[in-house]
Amino acid sequence: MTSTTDNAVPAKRRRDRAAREREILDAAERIFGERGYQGTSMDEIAAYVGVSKPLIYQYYGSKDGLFLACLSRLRAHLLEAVSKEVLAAPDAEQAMYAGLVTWFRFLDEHPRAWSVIVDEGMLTTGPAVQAADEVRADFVELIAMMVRLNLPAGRDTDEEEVQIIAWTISGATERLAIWRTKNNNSPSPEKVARTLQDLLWQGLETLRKS
Amino acid sequence: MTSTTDNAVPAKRRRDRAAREREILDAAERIFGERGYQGTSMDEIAAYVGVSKPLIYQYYGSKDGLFLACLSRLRAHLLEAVSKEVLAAPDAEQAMYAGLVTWFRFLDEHPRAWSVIVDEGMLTTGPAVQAADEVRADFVELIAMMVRLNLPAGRDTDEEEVQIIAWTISGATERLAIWRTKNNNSPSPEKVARTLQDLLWQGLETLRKS
DNA sequence: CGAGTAACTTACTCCGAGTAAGTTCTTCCG
DNA sequence: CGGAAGAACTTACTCGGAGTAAGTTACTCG
Repeated sequence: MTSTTDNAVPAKRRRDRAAREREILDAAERIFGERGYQGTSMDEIAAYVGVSKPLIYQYYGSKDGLFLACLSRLRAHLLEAVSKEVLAAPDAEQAMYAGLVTWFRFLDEHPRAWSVIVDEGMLTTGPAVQAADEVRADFVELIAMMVRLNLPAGRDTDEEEVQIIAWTISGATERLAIWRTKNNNSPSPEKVARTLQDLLWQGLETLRKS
Repeated sequence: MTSTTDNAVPAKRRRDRAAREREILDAAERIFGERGYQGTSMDEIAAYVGVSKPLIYQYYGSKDGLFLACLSRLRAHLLEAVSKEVLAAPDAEQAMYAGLVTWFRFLDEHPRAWSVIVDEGMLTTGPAVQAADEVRADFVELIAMMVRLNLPAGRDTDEEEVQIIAWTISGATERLAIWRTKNNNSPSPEKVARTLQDLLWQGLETLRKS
């Protein structure tokens, strides 16, 4: 009779696979977020969940696999938050600003999530790199789409240029986010977004009619 | 008499510390560049140099330390190449273009060096992160300097804005470089540099007189 | 030639990723 | 109800690589 209720949390019994996977993923997200990829051991996550290590391997295959699962989920949330604001904006200029602000705010408000995303570079071996790139590419695609929308409809768009611009913005925002966290989240999301907007918008206008 | 000459390479005898350190660093650069941080073991580097592992630890302290030493040296070369071109340019606009082109060309021509720089993210634990940031900050300082030079002399420059712009450019160029290598070094350095120049220059002009 | 020291080695420890080979639960069919 | 089938889960390892304690050799200078 150590448990508070009988029906709510059945002590620590077996769960079905889906539920256990979620539990493990939550724990992994938390611990990776606190200690980083290197600093976290699989034993630690297993102990935290109250489960043995091989179970995690059965469900996620490897440490990289588990980390990647965290990363995908976090990036999906971030992408969702940003694209929601972007799509809600009345015009392209405001969409860009809204997207930028949301990006920086989200990372301020989810510092643990952020550490995981920053640690993305940890995945250097095996197929995990590929998968991590695909996760990032989703973001680049969103940006590229915005850039394309902003170009004149009739003319051929130079797809290479679009890609360059999209990767520029992706790289810039990631690096700025890292810099901000080392700087006590300063300058504010609004200030960074505004400066970036001022810096880039003119250029986009120019490219539009070149 | 297995060696080709007697005087050139004195078989495999002791060297003084400085020489050995260089030898180790060269080997580390090569092997890290080929196999990445994770994929490289200290034993492997030791074997390659023909020396025992504890010697490396005596000279470089840790795997992170050794990697960091490689990183610093490589980044210093890169910084030197870029700043040389920047300083040689007749005006700010051409300086920016020259700097960008040089950056991308250098990385095309030194793919192994580049892998090491990309793997920078591997350093997440301990004091190595700090040191790695300082190495990167050198670059950001060069960019910030250029941005400042381009602003009107009399007025207060908004130092926060300068920092934001500098980190933007740093982040963008790094991410673009990674993207290009996964894309068979395409688009060309010139094209990327030109697009980036077109994108950013207008914005810099605008900020100049705001 | 012998002390002193710099260069270097052997032979470990320890920790963490990953695994082989089971052992319990739980369900569902007769 | 009984008992097979399979899912959930564990114990008890291996193996490799980072890092180290305690020396051993070679060079150098008085």
